[in-house]
Amino acid sequence: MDKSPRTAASRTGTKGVPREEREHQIVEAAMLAFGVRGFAATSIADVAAAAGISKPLIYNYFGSKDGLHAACLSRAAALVGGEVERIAREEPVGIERGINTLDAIFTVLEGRRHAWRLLHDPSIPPNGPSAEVANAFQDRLHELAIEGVGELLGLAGVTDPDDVDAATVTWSGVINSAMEWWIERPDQSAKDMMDRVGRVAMALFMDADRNEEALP
Amino acid sequence: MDKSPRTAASRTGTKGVPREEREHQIVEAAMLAFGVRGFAATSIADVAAAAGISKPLIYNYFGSKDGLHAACLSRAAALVGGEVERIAREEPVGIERGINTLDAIFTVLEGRRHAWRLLHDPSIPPNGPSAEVANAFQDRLHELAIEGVGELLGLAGVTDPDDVDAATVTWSGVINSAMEWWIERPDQSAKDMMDRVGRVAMALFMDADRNEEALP
DNA sequence: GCGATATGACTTGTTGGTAAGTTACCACGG
DNA sequence: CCGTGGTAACTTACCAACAAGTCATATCGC
Repeated sequence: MDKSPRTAASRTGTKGVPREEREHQIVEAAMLAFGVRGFAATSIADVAAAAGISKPLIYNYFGSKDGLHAACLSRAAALVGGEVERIAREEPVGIERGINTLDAIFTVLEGRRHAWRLLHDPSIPPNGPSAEVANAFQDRLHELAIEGVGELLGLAGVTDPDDVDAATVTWSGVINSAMEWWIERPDQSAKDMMDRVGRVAMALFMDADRNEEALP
Repeated sequence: MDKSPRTAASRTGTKGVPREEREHQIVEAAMLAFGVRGFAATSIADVAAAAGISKPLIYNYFGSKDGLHAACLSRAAALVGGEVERIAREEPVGIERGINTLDAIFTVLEGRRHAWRLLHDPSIPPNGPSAEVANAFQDRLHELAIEGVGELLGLAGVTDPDDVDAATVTWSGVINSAMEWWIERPDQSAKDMMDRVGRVAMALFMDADRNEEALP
């Protein structure tokens, strides 16, 4: 009688969704949840409900909360890291490298902006597996960023490693801010953002002389 | 015989520390804990242990975990907000306002850098009292920042509100990055940081012409 | 004594994690 | 074409640990 082979009363048993696909669904839901509220404030039950499945399935597939988080982190790191490395291999010069990197990040995260926040979550357990993934990713990105920023600052005669390092962290912060602003404005497309970045950067450089004088 | 009037066996009873002083100790310890690990990942027991007192005393004085967090937030907001408003009242022009603000923040947070992180914690409960304090503070600071950034961008002909808003968020991000870098480097003094900021900013403006050309 | 300062020992709720069972799919032998 | 047994997909119901919050009680300055 019933079209569906599934019994109405019982909800147990397989729904025929292959593991790979289900894992993908879970990771997507978890990236959103972890991204919005952070690791510590997100419960596995939340994720399970958001993904439309039950808690034990998550444990069956990912082993632990850390495991799930590490999977999310790996995915986010692969997306962002892959793009940043691709840009670096093209070896653009000076500020262009920064612009291209920003563009690539905007584009690849267009559909999952919140994923960015996974990479800067202070509430992940410092000794778990996700911490290792996070640190490895941070180091890798930082290395690449130092390349670009170092080159840029070198042109202006700044070579002190601490200066370069601080400037690099600041540059990461600029990307981060842009992402945060973008997350709050779902109406803005990646292209909108790049246009905006261009306008603001242009304005900043236009007034460079005046600003330079005002520095202590 | 015992110098201390306190019985060796029992640890209960007053230690003669007045409430105001004790509250201050607790808030300092809590600001550190919340700042390092975030709201959700920090337990009241942690804070109590760090402050050298017991859990119920915290509840006696602050009512709830949210209450304690709100108190920390208020304190941090008062420190930072007070300084930023003081600088704003002096009405410095252009980039100088930014420099002075940075300087003021570095100086006031010299002894408690981690307090900065309280103001950007994503894991605070979105409906609790601390969320209100946080939002009120963010709005107030953002208002002031928009003033400064808007004026700066206005000089270069950029007046679009979204552009100004995005640039303001980015500016906040620059401050944030500088603070994060500083938190990781306890050896650096506030003055060291300002010198560094000066060098890097100078380098950025020096190459303005070349950079301007490279923009899309 | 009395109020302020303090705590050990509890209750209660939430959450990470698990055990055991249920259903559907599928390859294989008859 | 039909069992039929193995396996992968899935859930309900539970446990143990821990953290928020409370209560009764103890000590000390006045």
